[in-house]
Amino acid sequence: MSNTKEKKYTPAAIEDKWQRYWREHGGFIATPDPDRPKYYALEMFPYPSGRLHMGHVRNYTIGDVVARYKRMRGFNVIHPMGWDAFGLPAENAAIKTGNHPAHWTYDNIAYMRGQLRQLGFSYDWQREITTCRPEYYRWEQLIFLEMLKKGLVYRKKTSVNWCETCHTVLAREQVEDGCCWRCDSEVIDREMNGWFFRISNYTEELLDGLDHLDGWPEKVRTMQKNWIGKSHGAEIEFPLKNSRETIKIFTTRPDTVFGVSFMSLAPEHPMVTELIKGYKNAAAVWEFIDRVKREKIARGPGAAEEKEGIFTGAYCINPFTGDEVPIFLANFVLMEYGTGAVMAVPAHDQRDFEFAKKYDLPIRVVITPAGETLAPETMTEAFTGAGTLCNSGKFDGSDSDEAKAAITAMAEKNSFGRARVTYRLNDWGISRQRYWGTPIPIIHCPDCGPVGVREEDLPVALPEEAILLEDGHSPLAGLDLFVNATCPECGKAARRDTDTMDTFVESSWYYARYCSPRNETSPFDKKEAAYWLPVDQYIGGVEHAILHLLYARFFTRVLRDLGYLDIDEPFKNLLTQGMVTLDGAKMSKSKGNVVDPDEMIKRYGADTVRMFILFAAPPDRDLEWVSSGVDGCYRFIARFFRFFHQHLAVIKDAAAIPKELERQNLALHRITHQTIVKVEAEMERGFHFNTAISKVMELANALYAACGEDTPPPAPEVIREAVRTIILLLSPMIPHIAEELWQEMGETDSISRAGWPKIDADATKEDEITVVLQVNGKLRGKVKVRPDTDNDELEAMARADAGIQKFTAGKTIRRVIVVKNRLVNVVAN
RNA sequence: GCGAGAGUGGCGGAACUGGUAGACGCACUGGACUUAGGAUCCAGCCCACGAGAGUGGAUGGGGGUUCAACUCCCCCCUCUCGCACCA
Repeated sequence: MSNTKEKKYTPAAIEDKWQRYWREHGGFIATPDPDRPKYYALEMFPYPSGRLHMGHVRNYTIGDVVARYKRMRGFNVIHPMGWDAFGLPAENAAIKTGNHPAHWTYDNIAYMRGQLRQLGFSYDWQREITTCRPEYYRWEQLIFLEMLKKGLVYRKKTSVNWCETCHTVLAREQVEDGCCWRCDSEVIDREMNGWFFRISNYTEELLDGLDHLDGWPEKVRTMQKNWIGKSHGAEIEFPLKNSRETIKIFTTRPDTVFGVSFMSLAPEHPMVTELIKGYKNAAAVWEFIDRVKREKIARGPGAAEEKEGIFTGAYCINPFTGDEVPIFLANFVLMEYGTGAVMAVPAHDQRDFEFAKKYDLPIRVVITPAGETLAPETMTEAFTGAGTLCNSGKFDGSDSDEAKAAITAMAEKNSFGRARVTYRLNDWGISRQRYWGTPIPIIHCPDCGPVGVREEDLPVALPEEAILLEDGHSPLAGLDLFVNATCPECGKAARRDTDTMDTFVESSWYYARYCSPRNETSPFDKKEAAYWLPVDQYIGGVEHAILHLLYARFFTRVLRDLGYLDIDEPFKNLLTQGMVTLDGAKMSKSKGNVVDPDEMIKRYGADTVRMFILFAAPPDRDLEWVSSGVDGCYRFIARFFRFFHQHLAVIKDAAAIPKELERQNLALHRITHQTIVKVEAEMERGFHFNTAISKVMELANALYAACGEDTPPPAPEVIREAVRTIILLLSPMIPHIAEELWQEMGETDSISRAGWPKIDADATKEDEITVVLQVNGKLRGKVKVRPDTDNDELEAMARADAGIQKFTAGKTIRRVIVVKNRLVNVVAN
């Protein structure tokens, strides 16, 4: 071969050739087939922000290997891709550049689709969906209407961040230091009507379901569990002094109710107006409320540095003691949790303790810790643990856990309280005062109120001719053609709802739409969905661990209850891939530490980029982009390419493996089959691509060594088998070069249709294994023996070993432990 | 503060149910081939002592169980992530 000109590895040409081949041969189109096991591989679809970043490349590479691997294992694989195409960045870009959100979005999609093709991902492009198209969102509107009929959608007032100058609602991230990001004027808290999905109907089910999602990372399940935040406690009503009204509180510590010394209400509590009526300091209270609200907006989510409050002038009565309790407003009480009112027990709650100290309110000890006494004067912090009740009337002496039940029972008996479960999770507010989203299919009639659009009038199309206004006004509200409508019930002139849906709604059901993406009569075909769903492997970033995944789980149940699906959970297995870092930090444009996928593909080819991403770290861990590591992967591919062509002529027409192999052939044949076993195990054990690749590298190293100059080369058929196996095992990871070499070996069909290599179990058996010899657990020698050599023989060999004798000399052998096929440990002293 | 996860060579990372710690790759060092190479090939590469054979030490720290511990148990330290005034 030395005089033949060496063939060069040219990734660009090879990759282009096979991408075209797959495209022209409809390689990855999925069709239901009841006779084959299905496999649904799905990666979180991207927001078309402009171009792919390395995080996308990693996400989709992992997904593609899963899909290709499962295809080789005989599964009927569906592997779709689409675009989460509604969202705020399109509007921002429109305002900035004057480019319409639709144009901006479609341009980005076209570019990013090209990038995905260049990476060689095996998608069924016939199933591509784009959520900003009416053919998609019309079904979302239908689902909304069906949910409305079922009582799963309702309207209520909600507080929003409002910019007076821009006349618009701002998202949390659009508020900077309490001011509007665009015009810099102050943001105020405003009550607006909006639509809510009644996720609370499913809270328990969503919580219980987590226990059965054993294909999900523990971490994600815990995060969702905490997010749902279930807590058991009691609801107790404290009657107002001189009034028939009561203040309802929620507490997890009803056992401390005798220690209540004041009451804390959220500043937004609806009873505030009534409470401070006629109070001489009412003006100061209003000022306080106003200030707390402003501070809350400015600070964003999170706790204020200091606890603050103000007395309302009003009192309520502790129904257990008859004591008068002063009512305060406090900046740390949340309206969105519980009842927005808290009974304050300073001795046993740290927040109440700090508050009481600051405002000099009484501290009453009602729980005594075991073996200790507490005195309010000497306490430096609240005691929040369990103990024995005191100063609690007839409950004195009882254990705090028992007292919780007893006190709740007493409240229930006297009908001023009851046991209650409270969740942190609230209903899902979906109204967004934005343009680039799915229009909410509602018409507001002056007589009939809000009425759902008739199904035959769907979709309520987003008017694309709308012009985005510089000031951020929603263009829908100003567009008469869109707003003016007639009431579907009474026919009177009415106004369309000008809000759009939260974009999380689109991503809550897209996996079902992929099952029949062109269906024109319903959101998706029930039969197709029943065949393909649930998703067998879902892959995406942890940043979606809570919201997206929780909403999707909610939607699956809603669709089930609407009769579309017969499953409870959408994603059987979940893989959350780690982030891609450079110099130890997450890649981000603002930090300037980004690696551009296009550049990498141009320089190394998609196969090398894919291989590096898979090899550098296990999929669930962070991946540090190291260019020398990429070089290493390129080197591996190029070297194999060279080796392949040096031996092609010899192995191309080599015969099948004969039954009897000579020694020098046996070794390589054995390693080849052992490698298949190992790679298969790594793939099945949670997609450990990094170790799978390293096993193939070991085979390649063995192959190169066997064909080296100092040993007689193995027979052509054995080399051929090793080469074929390497190509097959790596084909899910580096599909282009795999196709190319596969074809050069004389194969006529695509390697993507080839099966996973078959293991010859006999071939994997070793004829000689190394047994380790130890003295007191320390390695002192090794012997090579036949597998399954019996224990007595092993022990005898160990005793005869020079190394063992050296270290047992002058000592008494106390025990000899023999582990078959592994080791002999001689215990001596 | 609460919850979860992780600490192994210069680096990324291996080690399945306890059984040769450091696979595979990168970096580095030496050599070969070369007009040259940052190409390619071969070899070495945890630390200490030693010319070498070898000996001892080593998986964040400390203790324990065991013939045997990266792996199991207890205590502590550090880092990352999530939630964060949730009553």
